[in-house]
Amino acid sequence: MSHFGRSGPPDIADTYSLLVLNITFRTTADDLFPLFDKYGKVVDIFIPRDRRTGESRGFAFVRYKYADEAQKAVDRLDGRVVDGREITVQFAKYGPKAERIHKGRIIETPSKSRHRSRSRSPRRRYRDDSRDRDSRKRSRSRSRDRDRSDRDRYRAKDRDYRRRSRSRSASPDYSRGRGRSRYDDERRSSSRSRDSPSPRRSLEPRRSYSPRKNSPVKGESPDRRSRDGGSPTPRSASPRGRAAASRSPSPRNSDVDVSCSPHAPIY
DNA sequence: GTTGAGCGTT
Repeated sequence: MSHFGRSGPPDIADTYSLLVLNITFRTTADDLFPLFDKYGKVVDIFIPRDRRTGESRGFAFVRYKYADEAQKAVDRLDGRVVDGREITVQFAKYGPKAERIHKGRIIETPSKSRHRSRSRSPRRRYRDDSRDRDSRKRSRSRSRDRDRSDRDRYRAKDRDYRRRSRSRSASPDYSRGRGRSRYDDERRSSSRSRDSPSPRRSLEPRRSYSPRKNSPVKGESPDRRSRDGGSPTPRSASPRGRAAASRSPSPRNSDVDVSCSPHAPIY
């Protein structure tokens, strides 16, 4: 039962691949087999997983022997809740049997079938610094587009989640089942004092900042040598405090001043 | 132990 994907594709002479999305990261082929096998003859099930971690990517390929059965499985299993997650079953678009499926049903063109325009692959597949850098340098317009898409994606995702929740009474009770108190962290931090005696903490227990000392200094970079050699502990609060201090007490800005300047009319 | 929006292996 676990031979799926072990010896590669057994016989894809007349098989139809179905793409199963939205499956849990722990779902295995053995879990999907009984579900899909009920609707037809499943030839093979393959779940691509990451080479580095070996974890499933969240989707699986189920190969059926007959197209009609695959179609039925898509119709019946699509939207089904498996392992607490609503899976999405659809014909595989890409793959060795893409053309075959093309004649089966994909011919309907995914214009407005289900999910709206889906991006290529926002999720980083493999780490390729050289190629990534090259691509970014080659076309900067693409980089800008990607940036925008990234932000848009976040909003779209949020909206999608809400919509999905209403569509099908999702089961958010899963979180409730495992009541975990986050206050444990606080408690643990209390006992942490014993773990790290922090000898240099005596220098400055991060009580308060000293604005009168480095405030008047301007143009120099005291956070470079002074911090490193002096007190490395308050380094964490350095950027924040410095930014706030620098931003707050500087009401005289060139840009804003021009607007309010009395000797700067609309001329 | 974690996330998530996606197209494949010996």
